[in-house]
Amino acid sequence: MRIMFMGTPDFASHCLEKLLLEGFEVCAVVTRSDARKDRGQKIKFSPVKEVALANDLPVYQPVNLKEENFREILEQEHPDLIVVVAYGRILPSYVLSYPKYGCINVHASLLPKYRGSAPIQYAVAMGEKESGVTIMQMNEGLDTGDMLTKCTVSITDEETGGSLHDKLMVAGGDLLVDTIPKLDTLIPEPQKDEESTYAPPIKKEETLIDFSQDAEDIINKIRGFYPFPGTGFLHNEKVYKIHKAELYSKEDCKPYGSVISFSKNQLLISAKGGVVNILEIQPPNKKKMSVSDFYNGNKDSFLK
RNA sequence: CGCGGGAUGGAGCAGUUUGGUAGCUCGUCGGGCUCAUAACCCGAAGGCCGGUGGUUCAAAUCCGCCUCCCGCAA
Repeated sequence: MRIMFMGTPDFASHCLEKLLLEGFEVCAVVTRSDARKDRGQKIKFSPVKEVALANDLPVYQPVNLKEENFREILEQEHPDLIVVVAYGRILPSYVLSYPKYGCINVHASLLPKYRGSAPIQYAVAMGEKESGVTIMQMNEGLDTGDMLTKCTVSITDEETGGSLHDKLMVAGGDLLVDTIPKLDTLIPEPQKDEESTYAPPIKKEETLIDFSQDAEDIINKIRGFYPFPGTGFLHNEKVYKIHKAELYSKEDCKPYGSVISFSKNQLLISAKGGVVNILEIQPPNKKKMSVSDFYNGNKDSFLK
């Protein structure tokens, strides 16, 4: 079976590696166009492209799938199945219907929960106790296709978006190589739209902590958004990033957002229904550090 | 050449504008106090101030180049 793989970030590159490792016939790889990123505007290949190049696979980076030029690529590679993992674009219907087995997608949530582009972060941020991976038969909607297989992983109290990402990446790769051989016999299960939730792309404003919100929700958001896109708070007109925090107490101290205590062991900030203790912080232009390190060199300037 | 910030004993910072004995808060080691301690008191070790070239009687500090790190924007 000729498989075309479409994807972009780490999560996808792991799935691609898994397919290759298990001996599936990957005939071509499609990934997003190279972008100038970071300081110095260096051109960076996507993780998926790196894996494809390392395995001498043909790589396609169409700018727009809606343009019919992608059909030529399909006809040239004539895949029997397209596997899509975090590719980042909606596929037009002519692509969806081209392969014999259609297009299947590996999605990092238990659908129909957390459809959309940030399912991992939101699952943790919403305080879920479990999440998982769902593989679906794609249709033209956003993560609305009929479900084929899924697997569940638990979310611990210490879970972060990053740690859950790693768990789901492994689970997703395993589930994928397990699912493909069964495509002929699996019975697609429609999603119940009324139970669906949406995990949209995270906006910049959402990463700034609003201490007038519920303290437990704040802790969950800090966990869920770590390490990407991260969270922070505004102090003296500067953004301090928060890497790790815990719920210190459930006292409701007003005004919300005020620094209750700053010592070599803790940085307490009041929020609605509780006090947040920041454990790891990153001052502007500095590296991430523990609150005790931060206290040693910044206690005067921070509180002035 | 996208914009900006930074590199100082093990950690986090000050000192750089106005060149001239390297300082703070911790940590570490030794000693003391204490039922005890992450607490307190006394003492000690540990830095060619990112690298390199230059200016100067003299450079952490001024000038050139390099390396690495961080944030923003994408």
